[in-house]
Amino acid sequence: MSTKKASINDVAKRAGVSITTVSRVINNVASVSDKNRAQVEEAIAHLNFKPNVSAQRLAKGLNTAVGLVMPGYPGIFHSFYAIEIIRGVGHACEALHLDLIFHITKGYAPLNISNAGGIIFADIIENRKQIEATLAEGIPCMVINNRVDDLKVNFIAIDNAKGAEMAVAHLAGLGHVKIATVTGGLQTQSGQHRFEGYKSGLGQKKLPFNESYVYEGDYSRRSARQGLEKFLSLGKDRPTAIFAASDDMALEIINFAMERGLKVPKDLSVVGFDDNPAGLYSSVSLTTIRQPLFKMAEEAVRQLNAIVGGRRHSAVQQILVPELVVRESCAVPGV
Amino acid sequence: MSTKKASINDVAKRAGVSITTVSRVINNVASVSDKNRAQVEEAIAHLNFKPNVSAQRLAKGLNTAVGLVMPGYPGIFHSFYAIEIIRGVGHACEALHLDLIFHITKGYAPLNISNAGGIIFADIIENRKQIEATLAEGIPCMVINNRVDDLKVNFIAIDNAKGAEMAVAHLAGLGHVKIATVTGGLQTQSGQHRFEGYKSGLGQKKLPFNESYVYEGDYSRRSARQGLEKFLSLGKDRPTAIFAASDDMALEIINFAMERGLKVPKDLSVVGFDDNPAGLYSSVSLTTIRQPLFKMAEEAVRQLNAIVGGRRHSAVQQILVPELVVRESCAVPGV
DNA sequence: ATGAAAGCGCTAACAG
DNA sequence: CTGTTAGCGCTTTCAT
Repeated sequence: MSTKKASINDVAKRAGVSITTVSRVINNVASVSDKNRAQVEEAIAHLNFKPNVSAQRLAKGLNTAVGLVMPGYPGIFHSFYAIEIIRGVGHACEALHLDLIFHITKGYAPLNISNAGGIIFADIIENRKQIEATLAEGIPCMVINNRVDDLKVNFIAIDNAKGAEMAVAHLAGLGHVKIATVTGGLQTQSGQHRFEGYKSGLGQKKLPFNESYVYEGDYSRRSARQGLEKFLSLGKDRPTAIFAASDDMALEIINFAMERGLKVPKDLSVVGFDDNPAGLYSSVSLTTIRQPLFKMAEEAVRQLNAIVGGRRHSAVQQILVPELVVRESCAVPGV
Repeated sequence: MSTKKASINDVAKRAGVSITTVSRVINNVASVSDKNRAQVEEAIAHLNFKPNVSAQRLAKGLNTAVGLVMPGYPGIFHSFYAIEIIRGVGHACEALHLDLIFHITKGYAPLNISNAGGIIFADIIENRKQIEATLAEGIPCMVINNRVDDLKVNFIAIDNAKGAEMAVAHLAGLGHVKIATVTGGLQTQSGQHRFEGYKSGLGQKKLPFNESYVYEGDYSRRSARQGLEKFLSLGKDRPTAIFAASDDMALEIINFAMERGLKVPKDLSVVGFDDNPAGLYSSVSLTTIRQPLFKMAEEAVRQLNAIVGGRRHSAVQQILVPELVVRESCAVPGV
């Protein structure tokens, strides 16, 4: 146990070289003789030297920390969505040796990610103000999963409408006509877009839009139950298929349907959205729309890093297309 | 849009004072005349000046970032446990103006939280090596939710055995004799301790321990189902009450019991562990053992901060006692 | 109450 | 290939 932390000076002294040379081996500069390099490495190991990151950042004039701000609304962490984003961002940061500064925000509260070279906003529901402020401070931003058309900010989002259309098309392709939907929160962009995709999907298949086949949910399991309840109350006019705006809701619908004695997919087809792995382990595996959440998050870090590092200048504006995953929860309408 | 970021020099120039004075107002030192303070504040606002955190840290010689390392095993984020820890740590960091550096670890991989004044380990299942390494580097550590007796490290943990005893005592108090348990993963300390608490709880009430009333689960919903399945196969000898090592499993047991036509709590009493809010919204609200997870996480940050700041020197070794929360999922045995 | 000056630990020209 | 020398932006004695 040494008393003090070793500094670059101590290393230089022990290795019998200048601090510059030490700095060079730390930063993997090629022009160091093998002999010196070896000595420096020995000294580093011996003294258990770790460069002081603050000093490095200060000297380099750049900041290798990425801030991740997530909305703090209750339940956020229970969404598969949030988790995948965190995993993806975390993974990329690790690979690129970036610090990940995590920040759960109230939305309206001013941001305090003092020490971050760039910031990723995992959602924009309530943080418009924060994004504007960050932008104004000249800190590079990246918005995930929300296309922001009226702000000059980088984003990577998913084509939610397209995904919903794919879900409806799949159902229609099986022969369903009475296709209902339980929407996600309509104040969220994803909820809104998925609902619009549902409608346009119907249109594309020349199917009529029926107001009573819509239940406005909010991504909660509770609302999914209520949605199915409403649909079942329609009696013989009840839908034969349901597009749920999230796997979580889809799974709950399946559970509830079974409680009510309906067989899935025989009596009711269900498709979800997310590709939440839970959908694999349910009694009936779930047909769903896969979003490349993890990849999206990783990519956000990469792009942001390129921007902060000055390697990229143009705006990043990507829209990723989701993918239909067919499993067991859909069948041709029973009768 | 200014071209460069304003530095303390710019502020000093505009305010017509020395940089020292600017530094003083930034750090809320009292001895600054009202006039100067006002001028400096004006300049700060006008130039949109933000102190460079790296420079501050370097000059102050301390590091106000806390690292949070969590095990990266699949599903970690779906546990109520992990979420509450993150929330609590996040909240405390925010209140104390500390950066929260988030790190999902592989356990065996060497830690790379270069820039952190102190580190919180949210679990110790596989990071013993990392903890030892961190300790060896002289970085203050804090282990959450695991009592580590063979390592000289600070920890705040929960008395899992005591909690399990409380659950069993409650059930026994209602008159149950055939009390089963679905354990958590027995390789985890919590799983182990809760199981031991189950056994000692039985002992305290002079109830016999019955091997066939034990199902070794792993905290997954799947294992909970399997556990109940096993118990039901016992026919008329089946238990009348089940202590599940997590709310998640308890909830799944209730669902599955209902699917099998059993009424809860009439035909089967269930008590969980965690006080997961989901337990409130299920068809039958869940009686459970409340762990002060959020508080524990917050406290960990506080203590760690005190240690890093030199305000605390002795080791922190707290064991928190959980609490029984009685709701609707238990009743006197039916017959 | 205020400022000058000396670092904090490291990087990056610039010479050699 | 290596060392010298300025800083990076801020805090902190120490005088005044």
